[in-house]
Amino acid sequence: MLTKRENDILKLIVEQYIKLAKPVSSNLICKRLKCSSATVRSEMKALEDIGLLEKTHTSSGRVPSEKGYRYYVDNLMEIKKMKAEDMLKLQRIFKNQELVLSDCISKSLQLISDMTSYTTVILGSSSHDNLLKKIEVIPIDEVNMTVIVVTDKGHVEHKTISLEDVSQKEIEKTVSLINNLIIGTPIDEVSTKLEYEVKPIIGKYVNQHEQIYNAFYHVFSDFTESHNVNVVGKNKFLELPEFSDINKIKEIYNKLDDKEVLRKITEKPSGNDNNEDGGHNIEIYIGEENKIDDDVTIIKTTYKTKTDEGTIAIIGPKRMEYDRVVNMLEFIKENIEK
Amino acid sequence: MLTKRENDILKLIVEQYIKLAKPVSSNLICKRLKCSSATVRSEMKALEDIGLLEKTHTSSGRVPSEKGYRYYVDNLMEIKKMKAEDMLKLQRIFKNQELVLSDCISKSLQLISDMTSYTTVILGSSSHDNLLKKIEVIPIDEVNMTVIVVTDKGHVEHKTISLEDVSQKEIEKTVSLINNLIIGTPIDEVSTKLEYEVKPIIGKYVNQHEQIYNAFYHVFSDFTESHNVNVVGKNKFLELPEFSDINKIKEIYNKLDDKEVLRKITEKPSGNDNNEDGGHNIEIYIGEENKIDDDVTIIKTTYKTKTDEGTIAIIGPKRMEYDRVVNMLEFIKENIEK
DNA sequence: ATTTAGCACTGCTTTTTCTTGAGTGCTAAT
DNA sequence: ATTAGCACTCAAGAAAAAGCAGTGCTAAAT
Repeated sequence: MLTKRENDILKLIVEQYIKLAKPVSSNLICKRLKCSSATVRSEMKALEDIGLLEKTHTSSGRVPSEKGYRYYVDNLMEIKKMKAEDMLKLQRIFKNQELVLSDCISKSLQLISDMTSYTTVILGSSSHDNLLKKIEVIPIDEVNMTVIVVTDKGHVEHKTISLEDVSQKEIEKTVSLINNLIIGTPIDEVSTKLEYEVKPIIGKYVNQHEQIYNAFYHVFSDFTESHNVNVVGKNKFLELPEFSDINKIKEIYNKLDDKEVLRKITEKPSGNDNNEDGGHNIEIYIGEENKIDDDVTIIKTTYKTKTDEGTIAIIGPKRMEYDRVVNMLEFIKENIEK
Repeated sequence: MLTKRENDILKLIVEQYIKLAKPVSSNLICKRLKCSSATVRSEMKALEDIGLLEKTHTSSGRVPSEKGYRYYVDNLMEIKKMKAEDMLKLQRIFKNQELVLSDCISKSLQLISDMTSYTTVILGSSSHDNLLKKIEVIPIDEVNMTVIVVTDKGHVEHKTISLEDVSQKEIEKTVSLINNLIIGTPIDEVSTKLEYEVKPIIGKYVNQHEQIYNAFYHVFSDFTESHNVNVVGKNKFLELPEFSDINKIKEIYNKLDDKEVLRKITEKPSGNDNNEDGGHNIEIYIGEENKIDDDVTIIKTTYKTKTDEGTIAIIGPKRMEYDRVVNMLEFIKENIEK
């Protein structure tokens, strides 16, 4: 357990470093505390010995370590209410009757990205939570038609396919066949079901079954691939001094472009379960705690409504404005869920 | 008109600079030409005087000026056939029967971006070329439904909307009404048509017309906004030495993220009409010649098929491998059009 | 037993100087 | 017209020097 003053000093250092991204000196701290810089220095030494602070070189000021941020987040941080102005902007999005939930979410995370200068990520429900609701085929011309697949959560996937020498009748037959057999199937199981349950039957009723079957098969395999992930404000990384190295940017961007990697955000890491913020289900993963990149912090939460669920996350530097971001996420989560 | 040797030298310099991005010295050139470096130097001086070459400082080697690139492209460049291996990869995409045209295009431009390390852009036909083909409404639950809009070119836009206390019947009536009244309308005129032709009529037949009308109106205004633009391989810029400055990257990325800006690629600049490559409709805009950014070259072409048309462009540094890229674009264009 | 002033020390940052080398431009000889 | 030769330029790198922000430790003060 730390003393009151150690807590104060740690808090000041973390907050100062978050602001300026420069090692914090004993001088700066002692001005805000009524004691001398020498005292602060010996305290800082102690905090370094426990591993909460670090130096960049022998005679530099102090920088929070990952453990330091963790301690700050768990014990020192006071959630900061956002500016009334910002709150208003967000509220306006959710109050807008014309916007459906998914639009509210993407618009508000766009706004948050702008307000905070961090990158935001929206991860919709993964495909196995979506059940097939309906298949629709709309002919475009003699050979081309658009296949539309809708899930019970209102997600839509579409694809234009070409079928030569296949009669309209046959297609309609196939569609109604598929609709009958596989509606209600989780999307990621559709491919298997098509193969083992529909394929054997389709041959009996439909003449050019091979071609038609293949076309549909591909529409569904596409659906599963597309992961319903949305990254907003990647450019914000270019503003941060800790990412001024172009190679670091490249590394991050490659990860942010890879939906497989991003999916990891949703995974609950085992063991370490103290990254939840008091009862609000906001989770914080600092540096090595997250599975994406050691140089970023990820703050995330999940939402659940009657019709849908998903994860929203904010990715920024380790010296993220934790207090603001947590508050914003709480706010958004609440608004989504009602 | 330049002498034979001046042409040779210019060509060598441009090609060398494209390869290494370092000022080219007289020594390097004279090794490949049977003459001394002194001779090359005086020729280089002459080329600089006409404005085809530049120096980075008094005693540096030469770098092509924009005018130099232009001259190279117009007079010196020999189109380079691509490697058989690359050609094969591309052909495989177009021969794949399971892929519809738009997939072929995006997949092949993805491939080109990887092969060349440049960024590619696909600009689909703009919305006024698309005619409304069909509107479909699929109920999700009591309040939510998904509206799907399909155009005659097979483009699909969808949106989930919420309508409280509106009967299924009323909605169906509205949909068939709209379908009857505005099918065949260019997408970007739909909004106006809805306002002046549908709105007056809808009130007569539908009870909660206000709410339903608004919902549909918003679906269409969204459609017009989304510009059908696809940028592939933005990260490639991070590899180029001329874009090693993070601020330059920021500038470029902001432009590439702005669909309004990207639309300018399709605009035909007035006056200057000699940027077409011999009869192939490949257009080249070097540095200041393009409207996006002075530090890039844009090579583009348009394609036109029975069902669709659009523009594909490759964006890279001014020292782009013009010969390869032009060849690739020709190849793609041909393949798309047949 | 803390706290603080004082001072030596460390190492980053900036500036300065020097050196090196790749490259040019010019001139005079071929 | 071409070329060898040479003086000159400038960028880039290395090395040295100066400045300075900041620490750690010790001894005195509270």
